This record gives sequence, structure tokens and C-alpha cells, in this order.
Amino acid sequence: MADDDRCQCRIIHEERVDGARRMAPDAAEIERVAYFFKALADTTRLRIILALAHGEMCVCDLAAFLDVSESAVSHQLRQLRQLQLVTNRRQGPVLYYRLLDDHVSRVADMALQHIRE
Amino acid sequence: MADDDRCQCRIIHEERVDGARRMAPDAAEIERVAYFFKALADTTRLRIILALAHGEMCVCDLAAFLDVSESAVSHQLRQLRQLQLVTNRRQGPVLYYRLLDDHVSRVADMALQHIRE
DNA sequence: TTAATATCTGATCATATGTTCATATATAAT
DNA sequence: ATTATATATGAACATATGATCAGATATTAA
Repeated sequence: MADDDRCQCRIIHEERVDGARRMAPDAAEIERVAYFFKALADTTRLRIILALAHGEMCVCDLAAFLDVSESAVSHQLRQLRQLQLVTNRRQGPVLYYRLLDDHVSRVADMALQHIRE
Repeated sequence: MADDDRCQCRIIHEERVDGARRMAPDAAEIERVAYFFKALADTTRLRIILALAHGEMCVCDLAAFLDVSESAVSHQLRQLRQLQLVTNRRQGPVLYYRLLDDHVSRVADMALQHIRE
């Protein structure tokens, strides 16, 4: 188990470990950030977010664009909704989805720049 | 299967679907970005990156800071290495890890700001 | 060379996750 | 009311993934 495997050695830089502990965000924040990144860590959701960055689309549009089933899109949109990344407005039977704010797309763009560097 | 479930309806906004297709990064880029975000989508790796943003640490330090086994840290560091997010220098038997550049930590900081908003 | 420390690696296992399928809900039209 | 369209949802299944365990490698000291 982890205890047996854990470092029995002197800790090389105790002050760095303490420093890291002091600087680190608390566990709750870390988890929320990890969930945020999970939203972007799937190609389907990532493409949804990048597409919605240019304007709202309905589920039907997204399914056509992504070339996946509407059910799959709907499941992913639910996740993005729960994470407060997208929202929708209804017009008749059609739901138009859009980004809730531009934070996500800005982060996604930064990542794109990074891998293109 | 997906074909049966796919949208048989008129595509609500054909020009939007085409627009999204034109604006979208190609599949290879999308995948690389998704992998980049996957690196940040796990609390252990996220904490490693945030810690290394303040300076290099050895595996031993990281295991102590994270309170996980050294084996687990080593596995995660390998992933981060393969993704070109961290690198290391050897000093005797000790490997000191550091971020390869500050892109990752800047993205992580943006995400932190986002969830704190 | 032998022993000890620091790290790595492959296999395994349990959990998480994305898609599919079948079905349900909601709105609009007939 | 009935039918059709648009979307949502739950269960099931197959794959991906993170941690653990056992053992390997690399460096240093004795």
C-alpha cells in the first residue's frame, strides 16, 4: 500500500515541501479545477465548446457538425450544463445552446496556442 | 447505432454547421489539445503542476507533498514528461522535475480564476 | 562487489467514462 | 387527440485510467 511505498528517505528539500503545501489551493478548489479541465479533456466536448465560441447552435446542428448521435451530444451537453459552462434557450421544440461566458473558450484558445507553438 | 440516431430532421442552421466546420481545428490538433487538458484533469497531476510552478522538486519531495506513493508520482510524471509538460535534471540518484515552460501553469491559473469568480 | 537509496516500469485491478439503445418528455402541427 | 419533431434520460456495455504491487534500473557509498 501507499504507506509502505512512501518515501522513507530524508525528504530532500523539506522547505520546498512545506512551501508547496502553503502555496497550494485547498482540496475543494483543486477538485473543481480538475472537473473544469475534465470538461475540456474529451474531443467531443472540446469541439462543442470551440464551436459554441462562435455562436449558439441547437442540438441538431451540433450532432451534424460533430457527426455523432444526438443522444451522445445531449449527454455531453448535460455535463457542460452541470459544470455551468453552457446554457440554453428554448425556441419552440428547439434548444439553442451557448457558452455561459468566454472563460472556457479563452482557456481552450490558450491551449491551442500552446500545442501550436 | 449512431446512424439511426442521427438527425433526420432538416438541419436547423446549415450555415452554422458549415461555419463550425470551417472554424474548427483539424482532428489532430483537437486530439492534442484534449490530451493537454487530460493532463490537468486529474487532481494528482494538477497539484504536481501547480507545485512545480513555484520551483523544481524531486520525486521524493512530490510524494511527500502529495501524500501518495512514489510509484504513483512516478507514473504521473511519466505522463507529464511524454506530454512535454515537465522535464528533469539528474543530480546523483535524485531527479529534479520542473515545468518545461510556463504555458501549463498559466492555463491552470486561468482555470483557478474562473472557478473563483 | 555488495548494499542502500532514488526512481522507474509492467501487470493487475477497481473505478470512471463515453457511447449506444430504448424509452420518456416536451412542443408543434394536423 | 394523434402524430411528428426535438431533446432528454437511464441502463448497459466496452474502454480508459489511476493506484497498487512486485520487481527492475541507476547511482552512490562502503
